[in-house]
Amino acid sequence: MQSEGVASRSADPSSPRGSRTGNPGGGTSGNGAPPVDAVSLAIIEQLQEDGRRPYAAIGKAVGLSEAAVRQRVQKLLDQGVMQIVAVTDPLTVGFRRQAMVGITVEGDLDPVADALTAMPEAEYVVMTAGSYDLLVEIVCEDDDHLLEVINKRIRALPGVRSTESFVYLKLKKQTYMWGTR
Amino acid sequence: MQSEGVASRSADPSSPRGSRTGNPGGGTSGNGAPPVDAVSLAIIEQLQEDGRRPYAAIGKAVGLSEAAVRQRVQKLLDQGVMQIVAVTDPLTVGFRRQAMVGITVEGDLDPVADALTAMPEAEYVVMTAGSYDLLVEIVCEDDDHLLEVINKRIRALPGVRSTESFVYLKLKKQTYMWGTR
DNA sequence: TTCGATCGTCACGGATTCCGCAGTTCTGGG
DNA sequence: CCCAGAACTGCGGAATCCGTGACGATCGAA
Repeated sequence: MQSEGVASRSADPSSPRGSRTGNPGGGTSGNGAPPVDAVSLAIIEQLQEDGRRPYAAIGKAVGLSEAAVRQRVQKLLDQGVMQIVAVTDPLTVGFRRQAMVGITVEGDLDPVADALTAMPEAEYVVMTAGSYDLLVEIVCEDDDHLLEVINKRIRALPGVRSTESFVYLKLKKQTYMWGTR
Repeated sequence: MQSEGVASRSADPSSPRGSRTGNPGGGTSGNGAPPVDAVSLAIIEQLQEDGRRPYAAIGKAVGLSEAAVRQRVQKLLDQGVMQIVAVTDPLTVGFRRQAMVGITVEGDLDPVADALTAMPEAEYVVMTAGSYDLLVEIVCEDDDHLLEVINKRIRALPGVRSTESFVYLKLKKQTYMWGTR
């Protein structure tokens, strides 16, 4: 169903192996560049369709042996390039109200962002440049719950100057990238 | 193993770690629609930590046999309550600029929303009530790409009255629910 | 050029897991 | 009370997962 090239559009064939590996000194890490080539991208694509697909099936699809796929997947997971997780439909698990909240802050952003991150209702927290300092996605059971979170908890945080809310009417598209580092 | 095969069906206050998948209605409250009970919620929680965790291990954690877990997982997938997928870090796969764009529209929202949904750079499209009609999350390779998407493609859509952009400075939290229906 | 070292890949065997198939128990109606 | 449906358990057989060792290629340095 989903469009195919979710994460791989524009395969970026330019300089996969950057300038030089340059770690003969023995430093095990030395990892800064995206070490993900077209094959790994294809593996990721397979796992984006089905996170439990057997390695052998993936290998057949991308032209690799089972062991090779296994090691690549393990490395991708270890390096934090991808995660394999279950994602749920908020509605079917009982959450009926979602909203994006734009927040302007007075002073340091970090404490506010951390406090929001700690809230279980905050699904998404990001610092932005624009007329808001922070954007937070809130997932709640119902209107009362949503009101309580926004009005009593978010607006009560020290440093929060103002908030503006956008209640979700209909979610049209949602794909899965993640970038917390 | 299980001394008493009692499937903790109803009351089991020994909730795992309140946070992810917090049960809204306080367990099996007057929530008729969601066909997902506390045990399935616990299973989902296990799979949110590791989408490839073996059924037997999940069963041990939630107090169910391997076969029972397998059947429940299959049903949850069939019913569309959850998906098991790989999620990627945009940065490591070559996308270095993200932004949320608030859009106000003249006339019908649907055609604009559909056009946005069709864009591969649009990671997230939602209709909202508030000072924007639509919120769109854009994932791009660099600033030029982002500028092109916002200025040339989004603002060029018929019906788009205005846009306001929030470039991501730092993503602090990201969890995985999904709700496209 | 030649050597040395690292990385990726392939191959294989044992332990584990997945999967289908009854049989049993529990719940809710008629 | 009896029945029907759903859910859970247990059990093999097949498939998969996982560690280990060896081969070949690439890159840097002498």
